[in-house]
Formats: sequence, structure tokens, C-alpha cells
Amino acid sequence: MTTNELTRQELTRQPATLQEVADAAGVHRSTASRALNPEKAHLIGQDVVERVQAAALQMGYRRDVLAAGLRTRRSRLIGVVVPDMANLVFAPILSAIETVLAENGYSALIANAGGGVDQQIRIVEQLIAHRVEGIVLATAQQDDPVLTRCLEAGVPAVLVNRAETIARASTVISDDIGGMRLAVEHLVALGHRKIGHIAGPRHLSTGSLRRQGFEQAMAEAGLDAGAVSVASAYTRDAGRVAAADLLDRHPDLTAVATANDLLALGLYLELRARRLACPGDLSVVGHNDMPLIDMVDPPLTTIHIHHGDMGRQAAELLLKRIVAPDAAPVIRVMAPELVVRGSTAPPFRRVVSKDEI
Amino acid sequence: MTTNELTRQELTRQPATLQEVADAAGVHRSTASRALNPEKAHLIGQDVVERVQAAALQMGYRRDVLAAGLRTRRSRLIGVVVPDMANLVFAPILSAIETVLAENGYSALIANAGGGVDQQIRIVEQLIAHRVEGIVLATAQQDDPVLTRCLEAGVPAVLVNRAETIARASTVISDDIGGMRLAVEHLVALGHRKIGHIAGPRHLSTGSLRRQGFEQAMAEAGLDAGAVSVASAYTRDAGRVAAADLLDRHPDLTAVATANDLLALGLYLELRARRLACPGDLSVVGHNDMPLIDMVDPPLTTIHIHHGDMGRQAAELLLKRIVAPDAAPVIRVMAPELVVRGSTAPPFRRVVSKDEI
DNA sequence: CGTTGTTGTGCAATCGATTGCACAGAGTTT
DNA sequence: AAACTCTGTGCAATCGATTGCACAACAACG
Repeated sequence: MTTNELTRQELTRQPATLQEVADAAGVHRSTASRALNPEKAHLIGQDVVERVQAAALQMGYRRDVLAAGLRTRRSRLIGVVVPDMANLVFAPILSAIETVLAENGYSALIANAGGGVDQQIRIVEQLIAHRVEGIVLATAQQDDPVLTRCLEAGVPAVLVNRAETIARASTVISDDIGGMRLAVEHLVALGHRKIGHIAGPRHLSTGSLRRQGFEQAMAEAGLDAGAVSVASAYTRDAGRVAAADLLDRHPDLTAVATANDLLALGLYLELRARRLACPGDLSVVGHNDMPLIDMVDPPLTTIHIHHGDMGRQAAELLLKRIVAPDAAPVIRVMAPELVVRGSTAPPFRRVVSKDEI
Repeated sequence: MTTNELTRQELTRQPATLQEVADAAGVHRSTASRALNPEKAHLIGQDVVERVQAAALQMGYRRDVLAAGLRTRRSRLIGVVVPDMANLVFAPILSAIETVLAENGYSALIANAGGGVDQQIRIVEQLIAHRVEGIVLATAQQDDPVLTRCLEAGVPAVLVNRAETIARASTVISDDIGGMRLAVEHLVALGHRKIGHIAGPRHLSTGSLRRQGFEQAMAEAGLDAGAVSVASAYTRDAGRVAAADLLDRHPDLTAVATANDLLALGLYLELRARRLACPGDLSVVGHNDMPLIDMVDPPLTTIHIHHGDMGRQAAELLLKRIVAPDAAPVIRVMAPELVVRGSTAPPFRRVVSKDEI
């Protein structure tokens, strides 16, 4: 015993174990376990509960989540997979998810999945190996193999920001079609008729849905939706490339609605290079309203998405799913909002406007 | 046995256990364990190793990190505590940390610690309960109680971005004094003499060090460093408040060096409200070079910090510390760089310049 | 041929907590 | 007084993998 005392003394670091607390309180460790668990404390005599709690407090006891998890099969861990943490759009989503999880006693295991599907699968396997109780995927593609893997493994999963066409899991997304409609309607109301679109990658729901939204809204306005250029990724550079292509092919455009703020910034770059003014020569609408985008020059008119809310809802849906794994998938569509800033204005009537009928 | 088979059949989801793999390969589970561990596979006959690996592969076996960790006391988890994940400065740091950890077989348990010290302590306790093998703190204050707690608990910790005056743990920071010197020297070179400073909170190392840097550089240039206003937090709003105060008290300033890009943006707001032009009436230098800051109007001249590198180094230091816990703390100071954009210019000689000698 | 080494496997304890079941003792009913 | 409930605790198995130690088989040696 003395030896034991000494050892514990030496390694002050080692946290007290349940057994030790139980010994200190003079009860069996099972009793201590129950006394320390609010859900089961009623099974134990009031005085004993207090004695155990006092001992635990005094010894600085902390339940070992690992050990407990082994037995209960509850790790209190949630995996979160994002394509790129450095992408500002995900910052508020992640932040909100983490907050909700923490409020519910969970911790977030966050992983970057910049690489391809194989890397994503590896990451998910890692998460599963850590026995996460659920996974939030912000990386979903059409027929996502990663989601398939989660489903196979029986790990509850929810999708956020990007969706699949067929809902195999609960999902929280923005109304991408509606958002694009807001953008187009705004431009049409300003008097634009020649409106182009810089679309996101086809395999991402945001890319294809927003493009659909563009085409629908244009059709409803009786306008031609032919001026579309597809960016290869949601980056400034890809946006610039797509913008150059679009402007080359359709020099008569007076406005462009883009699928993403970064693409809009790429367009800004290209405009600057061509010495075209925004909104003087071309009006631009972005999508997402990412942080700081209100400070660019000119301040970008864009579609605001409540990313924080999306993250929060995704986390809540996941937690619900964990307690009721067999409920039907829920699709939550968040309404976006148009935020008018300085990048849109009525079209400038060019001198060479005789070619307009 | 058949019952067991059936159960497993029903719940397809349950991953195979080591025991089952061992049974399938016709060996003891300890043998299977060794065969599956590259470090110990040499102890086992070549043919057996192959048989076990084949069985494992075929049954989709994944080592249960929780169970293994219980025995080995290695959770393969690293805690990361940031003040605010939504703050763009931390995005690249987090991203880099996660990448390095993943490369080394670790996962990142990331937690937001927006609240006060008590919340931070709670979070650290949570992390410890999850038996993290190390912690990265991006929240350090002077005499940080959180760090104290980590040290007590014997959990290796490293500080990133913010430091303590006395180095109790390895730290990776930017050369805050040097960075500020770059800013001041740049302004002086442009011809500015009346230079102000918007400082960050005093209890953060970045706040006090950058202020020191400002004062030193001004002294070296033989200028008066009296025009300083302290912001209550690193936010745009706090920056604007401090800016208003500074401009009120020192209407003759021709340039301001701020301790942070967001503070600079706050200053932009205040300038706009006062109908003052930047850089026409006032030159502004930021600090950090956060994402997108090059797109604001005017593009902000700022001090670039290699946040990704900082994150990477912090993660590497932590991993080293885990294998050699008793090595002396290392302080890694990263060199920042001046990035000249559009917010700085030579001072405008005002008409009322007769009061200059 | 007996002894000593090597090599490859199996056995069983262990990590720390949870939980179904057994059981002792007090209180209630017939 | 026997039979029966409750209540509060203890016992021991369990979660899944790791590892020190024992031991068998076989080779090499004197």
C-alpha cells in the first residue's frame, strides 16, 4: 500500500482511477460508478453518493472516456469531414457544429479531406476506428462513396452545405435554386437582359443546383440562359479562367451571376485586367456572403447564406439521429437572402448600342 | 456458435473484432495482434502473418483505437484549442496542424474556447478525459491557467501564435516586434513622421509585443510614439472604436500602424465615416495578412505571417515532445514579411502645413 | 545423447469503467 | 412466523486489444 502511495505521489500526473475513489470512499467500484452517474445515482443511498462524490472531487477524479466508451460503445466523439478547413466558408459552419456538440457533451474530430475520394475514405475509416458516434460530411458529391461507407458501417451521418440528389441521409443545405433566382431577379429588376453565369463544378450539388436556378430564373424572365462558363473549382483562379472564357465568348454581357464569392473575385481580377469597371461595365453578384466579402472593392452584392445556422442544424440533426437511428432522413433547406452592395447597378447604355433591337 | 454467426449476420454493421479475425485465421488473438502490427510482425512466421492479414482484409477488420488505447495509453488524439474557429487567422493554422497530425496517424480534437478562462479549463478537462496525448493552445495569455493545468496533468502542450513571457512550453510565434518594426520603417521611408498605433489587448502577447515593437521602432527613428490607442479585442468593431479615439486625440496623424488586419478594417470604417481618404489622408498598415485582405478597398499594406508554417511547426514540435517529454521548451520565432499594397503612400502635404517646422 | 539456444505461439493478466445478476437485510403482508 | 417486497451493494463478466511470460518444437553444439 505504502509503495502504491509513493508511486502515486511520484507520478502526480496520473489521474485518479475509479477504483481508487471507491477505495477512498470505502465502497465497491461498481457502487462508485453508479454514484458518479447522475442517471443511476438514485439506486444508491444518499449518504454513500455524497461520500463518493466528495472523494472523487477531493482526488480530482475524471471519468476516463476511453475506458467508459469501450464498455458502453459510446465514444462521445463526432467526426467532421470538410474539403478544406482553410476555406473561409467552412469556418462558421465548423464553429457552429463544434459549439452544438460541446453543449451536448460531444467533442469534434475534425478532418481535412482536400484530396480525392480515396483519401476521404481513409479518413472515414480513421474516424470509424475511433468509434465516432456520427459523422458530418461537408464534402458530399453525387453518389458519394464516402457516405456509402458510413451507411455500410452503420455510422449515422448528415450532409451539410452539399447534398446528394437522392437523400440517403439527413441534409442541411441552402436553397441553391432559390438563391440563384434572387440573384437573377435582382439583376433583371435593375434592367439587365444579357446576363451570364459562372457555374461551380458539376459534381457538386451547389454547382449544378445553382446553375439550374440560373437557367430557371432566366427562362421565367424570358431571357436567354446560354452564357454559362463552368469553373473547375471554387477558387479565385478557377473563377478568373472561367470569367475570361465567358467574357471572350459573350462580350455583350452587362451582368454576371456567379455560383460562389470566390468565383466572383476571380471575375473581379479579370475585369481589372481588361480595364473594365464594376459595376460600370459589368454588374456582378456572388453567392455565400463569406466573411470580409463586404470589404472588397467594390463591395460584393451577393446571396447571404446562414452558415452558422446550417452548422447548428446539421449538428442537431445528427444528435437526434444518434438517439433514433432509424428515423427517416430529413432535408432541411435554408432560405438565403439577397444582400445588395456595390457591385450591381443598372446596365450602362453603351454608345455602340445600335445593335440592340 | 451458429447463434453468434446469426447475430453477426443481422447486425452487418458491427465491424469484425480481432478475436474473430484470429479465429478465421486459426490462430490465437495475441498472434493476430502481433501479425497485424508492423512493429511486431517479425516475431511471427511469415506464412501466419500473411494468413492473418488476408483474413483481416477479407473481414474488413479495423483495429479499435479505443480499445487499443486503453491498454497502450495512447489515444492517437491531439487536442487543439482556439479562441474562435470562425476567426480567419486560425483557419490556415488549424488546417496545417490537422494535416501534420494526420500524416503522423493522429487525429485532431478541435475545440472553440471563446468564453473565459473557466470555459477553457473545462475544455481542457474534456480533452484530458479523452486522454489526448498532447494539446496545442492558440489561446495563451500571460500566466495562462490553462497551460498550468496541462502541465499539472502532464499533458505535453505547445503554444502557437500567442506566447507567454516565461516559456513554460514550446512555442511558435511570429516575430511580433520585428513585424511592427517593418511596418514603422516602411511608413518612415515613405516620409511619415506623425505615426499612430492601434494596439491589441494588453493581456495577449501579440497585443503587447507589437506595441513594444512600435515604440522601439519609433524611438529608433527619433519619433514620438505617444499616439497609441488600445482596442479591447481583435475585431472590426473594437478597431473602429479605438480608431475614433485615436483620430480624435491625434488629428495630425498621417499614418497608423495597427496590430491586426481586423483593427485596420475598423479604422477603414471610421475613415469612411469621417470622409477621409486612405491612403490620401492617412496611410494604414495592418498585421497578419489574413485571407482576402488583399481584396479590400484599398488593398491593405500589411505584415504577412506564415500561419500555415506556424501551424505545421507547432504540430511537429508537439509530436516531438510526445516522444521526448522532458526536452527543454523550444521557442520558434517566425520571420514576418512586409507586403506593400495600396493603403500606404507618402504623406499628403496639407495646406495647413505651416505648423510643421 | 543431453544441453543450450532460437523461434514461433499461446495463455492470461491488464487497461478503467459499466452493468446484469445475486444477495443481504429491513419492512410489509397474510 | 413464514413468505414476500423492496433497497442498496457487491461480484464478476465484459468491452477489444496489447504484452510479459511460459512453453513447445526444432536446430546446433559439445
